[in-house]
Amino acid sequence: MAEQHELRDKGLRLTPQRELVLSAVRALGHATPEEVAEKVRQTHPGINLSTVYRNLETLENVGLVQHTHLGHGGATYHAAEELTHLHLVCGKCGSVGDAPIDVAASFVQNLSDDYGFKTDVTHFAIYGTCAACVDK
Amino acid sequence: MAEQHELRDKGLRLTPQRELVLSAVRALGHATPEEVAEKVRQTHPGINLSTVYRNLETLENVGLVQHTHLGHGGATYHAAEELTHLHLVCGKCGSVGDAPIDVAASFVQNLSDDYGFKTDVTHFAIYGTCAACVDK
DNA sequence: GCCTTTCTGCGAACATCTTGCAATTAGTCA
DNA sequence: TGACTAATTGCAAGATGTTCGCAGAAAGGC
Repeated sequence: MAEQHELRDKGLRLTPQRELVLSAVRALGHATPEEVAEKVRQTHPGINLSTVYRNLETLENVGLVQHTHLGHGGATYHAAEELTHLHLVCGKCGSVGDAPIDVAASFVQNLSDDYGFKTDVTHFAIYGTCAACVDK
Repeated sequence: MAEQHELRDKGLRLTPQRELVLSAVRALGHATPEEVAEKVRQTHPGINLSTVYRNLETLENVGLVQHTHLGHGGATYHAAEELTHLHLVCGKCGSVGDAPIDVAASFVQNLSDDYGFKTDVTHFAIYGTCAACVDK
């Protein structure tokens, strides 16, 4: 499995928990630490929440996952290779939609040109009201 | 004082705590509930944190203040009339810069046209690296 | 197989925010 | 002005979400 090389190549030990956390993040698309733990527990019931937290942090340090703030309290984690989209968070219904990064291209360019600010456009959620809720 | 009318007009009772919370938010520009409490305590030491939370919520309901997520845990509160700018949060140094809403105009338009998503551009922080940290 | 170092599980500790309840107080009305 | 009602406050407990220290377990190198 390629996953093993990924982890070993980063200088990480290959533990079942670590693998499970990584594959849970990949399977879920985006998920809170709590959701990751729940997913992992389907196959490995004994895993501890703090182990999930620590592994998410470790995996983030080596660049395999990243977290995004969707506004409400907690962060949500994504596999690094899937972070190619923005998150459109609806303040009404709480849904999280996706949009390609391209829609923000000129925005990012503006901030760079005018303020020298290099935007990490995948790290923040975009708040507003989704199409479905606007119609209501 | 105009503040009294504002509060009364919204159907709120005029308590010292309420006034202090509102003026603290205005004085601070943007602040976490904890910071608001600290500010208020300078003139009214006995105020309780939960009173601050409840008043922030109440003031938000009537539209006098709003909160913004700057990424890390807690929300920060702003006077509603000052919410005319974006927040540029630097992931390196943690600084929070401002930029006029205009820089996001085409971005907001794109999301509206393509996804029917009505963006509340003041509600989210924009993550990235500020000019000072890019140079390092 | 053995040894070193990292990792896990566990419980406690935190930080932040919310809630229930009794006492207090603002605003209304006679 | 004084009394009454409902909103508001302070306090303490509680709910969440996240981190930390430690001892035992296990991964990877030799």
